[in-house]
Amino acid sequence: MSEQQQEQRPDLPLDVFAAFCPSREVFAELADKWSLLILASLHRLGEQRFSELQRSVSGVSRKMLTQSVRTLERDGLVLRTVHPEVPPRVVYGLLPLGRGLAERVVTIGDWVEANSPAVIAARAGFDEGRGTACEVA
Amino acid sequence: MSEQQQEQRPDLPLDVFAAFCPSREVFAELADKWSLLILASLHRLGEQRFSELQRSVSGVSRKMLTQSVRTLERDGLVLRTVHPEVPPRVVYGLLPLGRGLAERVVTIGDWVEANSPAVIAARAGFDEGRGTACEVA
DNA sequence: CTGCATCCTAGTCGATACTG
DNA sequence: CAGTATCGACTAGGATGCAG
Repeated sequence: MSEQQQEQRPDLPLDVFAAFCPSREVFAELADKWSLLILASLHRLGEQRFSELQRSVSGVSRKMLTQSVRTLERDGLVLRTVHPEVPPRVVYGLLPLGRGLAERVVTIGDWVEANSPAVIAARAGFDEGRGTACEVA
Repeated sequence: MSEQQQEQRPDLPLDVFAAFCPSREVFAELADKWSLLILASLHRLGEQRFSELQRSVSGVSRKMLTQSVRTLERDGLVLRTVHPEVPPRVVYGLLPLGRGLAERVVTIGDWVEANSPAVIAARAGFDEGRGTACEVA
């Protein structure tokens, strides 16, 4: 396995399907449930404090939230604002760059909410066709 | 339609942000890079054989491809067609349900390809502002 | 060609405790 | 309140090898 592929020429279009394209790395980093849910939550509810975010994205641990939000901040998608008060107040909000992505992520969330009954039904049918088919035939 | 596995009352909308909600499980299952890339690839290139898919989604191992594609099939998003020939020929294609999702996933991929330069630039700036104070290499 | 089974490492993730 | 640090369980996921 080679280790260096950073050599990206400007004339080559970025391609998420290419394993060694920088855009693939960006895609892979964003394509996890916590990052996507955080983006969607910030888009839906607007600026939120750390604890608010942890509540709105139900189930996320502090560690994962910290880590994901850090990555998003580093990538220029999210703005982290620290208010020098006591107790400390830290607010996270979408930057323009992040908003563009978040809008698209939200459509995925909407799709899932609208179609998960169909997905679950399909699953049931799939599993059923497996377990009993052997018996019947 | 047969009864649902999960008791879903109409007055309780599915919510991907809720840790306990069935739709969250569906969301979490789809929110990984291989599933998303496979959906996007099937949308972009149409029906593909196993090996074609492995080539178009560069970097995926046979194991992960098999596993992801199977999950997508189970969820009713992808149709797996086995042609009884020798050597065997298996073709994967999007079902209507999957196409709806894939269309939205593609917009994420497009966004990443269009904006990863900005993301990478933001990263550089972020990292610079952190550690570079002591190292100007 | 497709895909399953096995092994095995390395990273993920949660829980807990601690700091500023 | 908002993190950081550490540990440990877990599993994602790659590398074979084999079978249909």
